Amino acid sequence: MSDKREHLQNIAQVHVQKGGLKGLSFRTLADEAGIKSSSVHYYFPEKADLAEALIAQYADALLARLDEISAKDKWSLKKKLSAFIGIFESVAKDDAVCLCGMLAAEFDNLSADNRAQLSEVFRGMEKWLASVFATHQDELQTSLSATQLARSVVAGLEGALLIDRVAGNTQYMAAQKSLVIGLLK
Amino acid sequence: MSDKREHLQNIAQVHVQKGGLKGLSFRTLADEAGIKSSSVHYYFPEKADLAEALIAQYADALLARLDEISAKDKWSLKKKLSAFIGIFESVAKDDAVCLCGMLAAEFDNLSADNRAQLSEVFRGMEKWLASVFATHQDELQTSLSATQLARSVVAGLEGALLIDRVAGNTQYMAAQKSLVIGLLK
DNA sequence: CAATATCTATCTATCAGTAGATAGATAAAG
DNA sequence: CTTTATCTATCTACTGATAGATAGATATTG
Repeated sequence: MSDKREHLQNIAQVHVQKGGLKGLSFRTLADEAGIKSSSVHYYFPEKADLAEALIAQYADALLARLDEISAKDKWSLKKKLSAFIGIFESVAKDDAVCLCGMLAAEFDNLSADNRAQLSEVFRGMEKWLASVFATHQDELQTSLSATQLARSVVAGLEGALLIDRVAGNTQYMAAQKSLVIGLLK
Repeated sequence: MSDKREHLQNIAQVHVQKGGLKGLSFRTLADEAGIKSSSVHYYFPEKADLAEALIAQYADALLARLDEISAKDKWSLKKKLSAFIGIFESVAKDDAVCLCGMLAAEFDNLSADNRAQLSEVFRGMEKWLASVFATHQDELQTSLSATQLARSVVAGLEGALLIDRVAGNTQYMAAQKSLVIGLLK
């Protein structure tokens, strides 16, 4: 058993991506980790501390994957976009939602710090995607700016995750994928 | 003082569109209505009953507005789409989220009835939008089917509402609007 | 009409369960 | 010994939900 803090975060992340931050209690988290709830408070004094760690962890993992994609400088725009969308598709496979999408829905309930942190993650995604579009502008068939395009794609993917879970399939995700591919030359 | 049940629903709807179903307690609702929480239970025995009423009310209002748009048979596709998007824009103006988008995020926490009901609302929106696209196919510039297009647009709007609230502006909504308009001839 | 019954809407009071959080004891590790 | 990690025990606040009472309106019945 390496790092218990990380272990707690991993358990928590799964829960939050399914049932939200409010849907996860210190006791549930403790039970699943095999410790007492007071011990969870040892690692995360307040719930906002747990949320902070979750957002940071999620952002780190996400940006690392985006860096991997960016590193493939021989890849076409289509390939990069497919890889990007693949991140969301793998989330859907677990009956989950993007952590940031879920927390965005719980925005009212978040601390000021968590809100700012969350905003940064969306900004990071948007910037990465916009730079990819800008780099491959010659492969694009649209009058939209790279940033506008990035925002549309991110919004569509977040929405698709939410709605597909309700419908119990992946039709919205598939449609979004088709739309994005359709923007290419 | 017309119908108290409706009054309660209206108060509840505002709360749910901002803080979610879990974020609203019977006591808060009762306080704002000037009655006791037990009296709220008189109208809505369980929370799922309240959710059911909220979804039904929201769906009715939404479909009524969609019917109004459909009735304008002289309107261009662009005009109809703008009116449709306008529905979402007016939600954003109140720092709120689509009721269905919020409940979709709370999917784990919903009763089986509420889930089925919610699924139907999305289906209704999708069908309406798809039929609009199908009707105005000559004004479209895309290889996507009407249904695929409808799903992409709905997902994008739901996602934009969520993200814009975090960012504190309406850039995602604006981007989504530009994208949709860009699909027209 | 008058008496009886029922319904509506609300209240007070309470329940069991869960929430996040804290204090202080205790064990384990180095 | 001190730090790290965990426990027990507890607190306060809040949750959804129920029971039982009541006042007043409405309906039913003899």
